[in-house]
Amino acid sequence: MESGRLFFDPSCQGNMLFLGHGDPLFRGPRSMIAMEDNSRRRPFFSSPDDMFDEEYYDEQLPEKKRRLTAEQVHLLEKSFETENKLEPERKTQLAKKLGLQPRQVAVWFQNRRARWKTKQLERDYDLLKASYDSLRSNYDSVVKENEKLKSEVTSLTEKLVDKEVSMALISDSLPAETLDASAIQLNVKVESTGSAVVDDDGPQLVDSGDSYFPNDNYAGCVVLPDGVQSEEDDGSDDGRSYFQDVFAAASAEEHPHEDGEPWWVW
DNA sequence: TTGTGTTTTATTGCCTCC
DNA sequence: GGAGGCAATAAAACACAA
Repeated sequence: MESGRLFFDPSCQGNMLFLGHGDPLFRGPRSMIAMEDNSRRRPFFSSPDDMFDEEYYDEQLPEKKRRLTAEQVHLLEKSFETENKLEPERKTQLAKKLGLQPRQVAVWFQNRRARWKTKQLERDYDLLKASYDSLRSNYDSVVKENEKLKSEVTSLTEKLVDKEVSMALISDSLPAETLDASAIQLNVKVESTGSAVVDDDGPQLVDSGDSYFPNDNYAGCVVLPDGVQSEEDDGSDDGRSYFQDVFAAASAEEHPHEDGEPWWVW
Protein backbone atom coordinates (compact mmCIF):
# COMPACT_ATOMS: atom_id res chain seq x y z
CA MET A 1 0.00 0.00 0.00
CA GLU A 2 1.58 3.17 1.26
CA SER A 3 0.09 5.28 -1.46
CA GLY A 4 0.23 8.91 -0.62
CA ARG A 5 1.88 8.49 2.74
CA LEU A 6 4.36 11.26 3.26
CA PHE A 7 6.99 11.24 5.92
CA PHE A 8 9.02 14.24 6.74
CA ASP A 9 11.68 13.67 9.23
CA PRO A 10 13.16 16.58 10.96
CA SER A 11 15.92 14.35 12.15
CA CYS A 12 15.61 15.53 15.67
CA GLN A 13 13.94 18.74 14.81
CA GLY A 14 10.43 17.79 13.84
CA ASN A 15 8.47 16.20 11.08
CA MET A 16 5.17 16.09 9.37
CA LEU A 17 3.16 13.48 7.67
CA PHE A 18 -0.18 13.42 6.02
CA LEU A 19 -2.70 10.96 7.26
CA GLY A 20 -6.00 9.84 5.92
CA HIS A 21 -9.10 11.99 5.96
CA GLY A 22 -7.04 14.99 5.08
CA ASP A 23 -5.39 15.32 8.46
CA PRO A 24 -1.91 16.63 8.27
CA LEU A 25 0.02 15.18 11.14
CA PHE A 26 2.91 17.10 12.50
CA ARG A 27 5.51 15.28 14.41
CA GLY A 28 7.66 16.69 17.06
CA PRO A 29 11.30 16.17 17.83
CA ARG A 30 12.50 12.63 17.92
CA SER A 31 15.26 11.14 19.89
CA MET A 32 17.76 8.58 18.72
CA ILE A 33 17.38 6.55 21.88
CA ALA A 34 16.82 2.86 21.39
CA MET A 35 13.21 1.78 21.12
CA GLU A 36 13.38 -0.87 23.80
CA ASP A 37 13.74 1.77 26.45
CA ASN A 38 10.21 3.06 26.35
CA SER A 39 10.58 5.40 29.26
CA ARG A 40 13.41 7.25 27.63
CA ARG A 41 11.76 7.54 24.27
CA ARG A 42 10.38 10.85 23.28
CA PRO A 43 6.83 11.20 22.10
CA PHE A 44 5.90 12.38 18.65
CA PHE A 45 5.43 15.84 20.06
CA SER A 46 7.25 17.29 22.96
CA SER A 47 4.37 19.63 23.58
CA PRO A 48 1.26 20.71 21.73
CA ASP A 49 2.85 24.02 20.98
CA ASP A 50 5.76 22.35 19.27
CA MET A 51 3.38 20.91 16.75
CA PHE A 52 2.94 24.26 15.19
CA ASP A 53 6.48 25.45 15.54
CA GLU A 54 7.75 26.31 12.11
CA GLU A 55 11.14 24.75 12.58
CA TYR A 56 9.51 21.33 12.48
CA TYR A 57 8.57 21.74 8.87
CA ASP A 58 12.04 22.53 7.73
CA GLU A 59 13.69 19.16 7.61
CA GLN A 60 12.33 16.63 5.17
CA LEU A 61 14.12 13.37 5.80
CA PRO A 62 12.03 10.20 5.68
CA GLU A 63 10.32 9.48 8.96
CA LYS A 64 9.75 6.11 10.56
CA LYS A 65 6.71 5.45 12.64
CA ARG A 66 7.30 5.43 16.33
CA ARG A 67 5.42 3.95 19.23
CA LEU A 68 3.75 5.90 21.92
CA THR A 69 5.47 6.12 25.26
CA ALA A 70 4.39 3.99 28.19
CA GLU A 71 2.86 7.01 29.86
CA GLN A 72 0.88 7.93 26.78
CA VAL A 73 -0.40 4.42 26.40
CA HIS A 74 -1.25 4.25 30.09
CA LEU A 75 -3.33 7.38 29.90
CA LEU A 76 -5.03 6.26 26.72
CA GLU A 77 -5.83 2.90 28.31
CA LYS A 78 -7.34 4.59 31.32
CA SER A 79 -9.44 6.78 29.11
CA PHE A 80 -10.50 3.78 27.05
CA GLU A 81 -11.61 1.98 30.19
CA THR A 82 -14.02 4.72 31.11
CA GLU A 83 -15.45 5.04 27.61
CA ASN A 84 -14.33 3.23 24.50
CA LYS A 85 -15.81 5.78 22.16
CA LEU A 86 -14.22 9.13 21.73
CA GLU A 87 -16.30 12.26 21.51
CA PRO A 88 -14.58 15.24 19.86
CA GLU A 89 -14.05 17.19 23.03
CA ARG A 90 -12.41 14.34 24.87
CA LYS A 91 -10.28 13.64 21.85
CA THR A 92 -8.97 17.19 21.80
CA GLN A 93 -8.32 17.18 25.54
CA LEU A 94 -6.50 13.89 25.42
CA ALA A 95 -4.45 14.96 22.44
CA LYS A 96 -3.41 18.12 24.22
CA LYS A 97 -2.59 16.28 27.40
CA LEU A 98 -0.51 13.67 25.59
CA GLY A 99 1.13 15.93 23.08
CA LEU A 100 -0.37 14.05 20.20
CA GLN A 101 -2.45 14.95 17.21
CA PRO A 102 -6.19 14.42 17.77
CA ARG A 103 -6.07 12.17 14.74
CA GLN A 104 -3.49 9.98 16.48
CA VAL A 105 -5.72 9.69 19.49
CA ALA A 106 -8.63 8.75 17.28
CA VAL A 107 -6.54 6.16 15.46
CA TRP A 108 -5.35 4.73 18.76
CA PHE A 109 -8.94 4.34 19.98
CA GLN A 110 -9.96 2.77 16.72
CA ASN A 111 -7.17 0.23 16.88
CA ARG A 112 -7.85 -0.35 20.55
CA ARG A 113 -11.51 -1.10 19.83
CA ALA A 114 -10.44 -3.55 17.15
CA ARG A 115 -8.14 -5.32 19.62
CA TRP A 116 -10.90 -5.38 22.22
CA LYS A 117 -13.29 -6.87 19.72
CA THR A 118 -10.83 -9.61 18.82
CA LYS A 119 -10.35 -10.48 22.46
CA GLN A 120 -14.08 -10.45 23.02
CA LEU A 121 -14.54 -12.87 20.14
CA GLU A 122 -11.95 -15.16 21.65
CA ARG A 123 -13.72 -15.07 24.99
CA ASP A 124 -17.06 -15.78 23.36
CA TYR A 125 -15.55 -18.66 21.47
CA ASP A 126 -14.14 -20.17 24.66
CA LEU A 127 -17.49 -19.87 26.41
CA LEU A 128 -19.32 -21.43 23.51
CA LYS A 129 -16.81 -24.24 23.29
CA ALA A 130 -17.10 -25.00 27.01
CA SER A 131 -20.85 -25.04 26.67
CA TYR A 132 -20.65 -27.35 23.69
CA ASP A 133 -18.22 -29.71 25.43
CA SER A 134 -20.50 -29.96 28.43
CA LEU A 135 -23.52 -30.61 26.27
CA ARG A 136 -21.60 -33.18 24.27
CA SER A 137 -20.53 -34.96 27.43
CA ASN A 138 -24.15 -35.08 28.62
CA TYR A 139 -25.24 -36.39 25.29
CA ASP A 140 -22.63 -39.14 25.34
CA SER A 141 -23.66 -40.34 28.77
CA VAL A 142 -27.33 -40.37 27.81
CA VAL A 143 -26.52 -42.39 24.70
CA LYS A 144 -24.56 -44.83 26.84
CA GLU A 145 -27.44 -45.18 29.25
CA ASN A 146 -29.80 -45.69 26.36
CA GLU A 147 -27.63 -48.50 24.98
CA LYS A 148 -27.56 -50.15 28.38
CA LEU A 149 -31.33 -50.00 28.71
CA LYS A 150 -31.81 -51.34 25.21
CA SER A 151 -29.66 -54.38 25.87
CA GLU A 152 -31.53 -54.95 29.10
CA VAL A 153 -34.83 -54.87 27.25
CA THR A 154 -33.50 -57.29 24.65
CA SER A 155 -32.31 -59.73 27.29
CA LEU A 156 -35.56 -59.61 29.23
CA THR A 157 -37.61 -59.99 26.08
CA GLU A 158 -35.69 -63.09 25.12
CA LYS A 159 -36.32 -64.58 28.54
CA LEU A 160 -39.97 -63.77 28.27
CA VAL A 161 -40.31 -65.38 24.86
CA ASP A 162 -38.63 -68.54 26.16
CA LYS A 163 -41.08 -68.72 29.00
CA GLU A 164 -44.02 -68.18 26.71
CA VAL A 165 -42.88 -71.00 24.47
CA SER A 166 -42.54 -73.27 27.51
CA MET A 167 -45.96 -72.28 28.69
CA ALA A 168 -47.46 -72.97 25.30
CA LEU A 169 -45.95 -76.43 25.29
CA ILE A 170 -47.10 -77.09 28.84
CA SER A 171 -50.61 -75.83 28.18
CA ASP A 172 -50.99 -78.41 25.44
CA SER A 173 -50.29 -81.24 27.85
CA LEU A 174 -51.59 -80.07 31.25
CA PRO A 175 -55.06 -79.54 32.72
CA ALA A 176 -56.18 -75.92 33.04
CA GLU A 177 -55.85 -75.63 36.86
CA THR A 178 -52.18 -76.74 36.75
CA LEU A 179 -51.49 -74.18 34.06
CA ASP A 180 -52.90 -71.35 36.20
CA ALA A 181 -50.62 -72.27 39.08
CA SER A 182 -47.60 -72.31 36.79
CA ALA A 183 -48.46 -68.93 35.41
CA ILE A 184 -48.64 -67.43 38.88
CA GLN A 185 -45.29 -68.94 39.78
CA LEU A 186 -43.68 -67.60 36.64
CA ASN A 187 -45.10 -64.18 37.31
CA VAL A 188 -43.49 -64.03 40.74
CA LYS A 189 -40.15 -65.16 39.36
CA VAL A 190 -40.04 -62.52 36.65
CA GLU A 191 -41.01 -59.83 39.10
CA SER A 192 -38.15 -60.75 41.41
CA THR A 193 -35.62 -59.90 38.69
CA GLY A 194 -36.48 -56.27 39.23
CA SER A 195 -38.20 -55.83 35.92
CA ALA A 196 -41.44 -53.93 35.75
CA VAL A 197 -42.87 -55.99 32.92
CA VAL A 198 -45.70 -57.53 34.93
CA ASP A 199 -48.63 -55.66 36.32
CA ASP A 200 -49.24 -55.79 40.06
CA ASP A 201 -52.81 -56.77 39.51
CA GLY A 202 -52.03 -60.35 38.72
CA PRO A 203 -51.03 -62.84 36.08
CA GLN A 204 -50.93 -61.23 32.63
CA LEU A 205 -48.58 -63.40 30.72
CA VAL A 206 -50.65 -63.74 27.66
CA ASP A 207 -49.42 -61.34 25.04
CA SER A 208 -51.92 -58.54 25.04
CA GLY A 209 -50.10 -56.38 22.55
CA ASP A 210 -49.42 -53.75 25.24
CA SER A 211 -46.14 -51.89 25.37
CA TYR A 212 -43.38 -53.17 27.64
CA PHE A 213 -42.67 -49.64 28.72
CA PRO A 214 -44.37 -48.28 31.79
CA ASN A 215 -45.05 -44.90 30.31
CA ASP A 216 -44.43 -42.69 27.36
CA ASN A 217 -41.01 -41.51 28.48
CA TYR A 218 -39.14 -43.90 26.28
CA ALA A 219 -41.32 -43.60 23.27
CA GLY A 220 -39.29 -42.55 20.30
CA CYS A 221 -35.89 -43.06 21.84
CA VAL A 222 -35.74 -46.78 22.52
CA VAL A 223 -35.50 -49.15 19.61
CA LEU A 224 -37.60 -52.15 20.47
CA PRO A 225 -36.34 -55.64 19.69
CA ASP A 226 -37.68 -57.37 16.61
CA GLY A 227 -41.23 -58.56 17.01
CA VAL A 228 -41.96 -56.27 19.92
CA GLN A 229 -43.93 -53.30 18.87
CA SER A 230 -44.55 -50.21 20.89
CA GLU A 231 -48.06 -48.99 21.30
CA GLU A 232 -46.83 -45.58 20.30
CA ASP A 233 -45.48 -46.81 17.00
CA ASP A 234 -48.62 -46.03 15.12
CA GLY A 235 -47.24 -43.61 12.59
CA SER A 236 -48.13 -40.62 14.69
CA ASP A 237 -44.48 -40.02 15.55
CA ASP A 238 -43.40 -36.62 14.37
CA GLY A 239 -39.80 -37.75 14.00
CA ARG A 240 -38.41 -35.63 16.83
CA SER A 241 -36.10 -37.48 19.15
CA TYR A 242 -35.61 -36.89 22.83
CA PHE A 243 -32.13 -35.61 22.12
CA GLN A 244 -33.36 -33.16 19.61
CA ASP A 245 -35.57 -31.75 22.31
CA VAL A 246 -32.71 -31.64 24.75
CA PHE A 247 -30.52 -29.82 22.28
CA ALA A 248 -33.31 -27.56 21.23
CA ALA A 249 -33.86 -26.66 24.86
CA ALA A 250 -30.16 -26.10 25.42
CA SER A 251 -29.97 -24.10 22.26
CA ALA A 252 -32.86 -21.93 23.28
CA GLU A 253 -31.26 -21.38 26.64
CA GLU A 254 -27.92 -20.34 25.24
CA HIS A 255 -29.25 -18.51 22.23
CA PRO A 256 -32.67 -17.21 22.94
CA HIS A 257 -32.49 -15.12 19.82
CA GLU A 258 -31.99 -18.12 17.53
CA ASP A 259 -35.54 -18.68 16.50
CA GLY A 260 -36.12 -22.39 16.97
CA GLU A 261 -33.01 -23.27 15.04
CA PRO A 262 -31.02 -26.19 16.41
CA TRP A 263 -27.52 -25.42 17.62
CA TRP A 264 -25.82 -27.48 14.97
CA VAL A 265 -27.16 -25.30 12.20
CA TRP A 266 -25.56 -22.05 13.36
C1' DT B 1 23.19 -11.68 13.73
C1' DT B 2 19.41 -13.04 11.33
C1' DG B 3 15.06 -14.97 10.21
C1' DT B 4 10.43 -15.10 11.65
C1' DG B 5 6.28 -14.24 14.13
C1' DT B 6 3.62 -10.75 16.74
C1' DT B 7 2.20 -6.16 18.03
C1' DT B 8 1.47 -1.44 17.16
C1' DT B 9 0.72 2.58 14.38
C1' DA B 10 -1.25 4.35 10.43
C1' DT B 11 -3.77 4.39 5.73
C1' DT B 12 -7.46 3.43 2.58
C1' DG B 13 -11.94 2.63 1.17
C1' DC B 14 -16.49 1.86 2.20
C1' DC B 15 -20.59 2.56 5.00
C1' DT B 16 -23.83 4.97 8.05
C1' DC B 17 -25.73 8.83 10.24
C1' DC B 18 -27.06 13.51 10.73
C1' DG C 1 -21.74 16.04 1.80
C1' DG C 2 -18.90 15.80 5.84
C1' DA C 3 -17.67 13.34 10.06
C1' DG C 4 -16.78 9.32 12.18
C1' DG C 5 -16.73 4.22 12.49
C1' DC C 6 -15.05 -0.18 10.90
C1' DA C 7 -12.58 -3.90 8.15
C1' DA C 8 -8.69 -4.85 5.71
C1' DT C 9 -4.17 -4.01 5.06
C1' DA C 10 0.75 -2.17 5.10
C1' DA C 11 4.77 -1.50 7.35
C1' DA C 12 7.64 -0.29 11.28
C1' DA C 13 8.84 -1.82 15.76
C1' DC C 14 9.58 -5.35 18.69
C1' DA C 15 10.46 -10.16 20.67
C1' DC C 16 12.76 -14.23 20.48
C1' DA C 17 14.76 -18.55 19.02
C1' DA C 18 18.49 -20.66 16.43
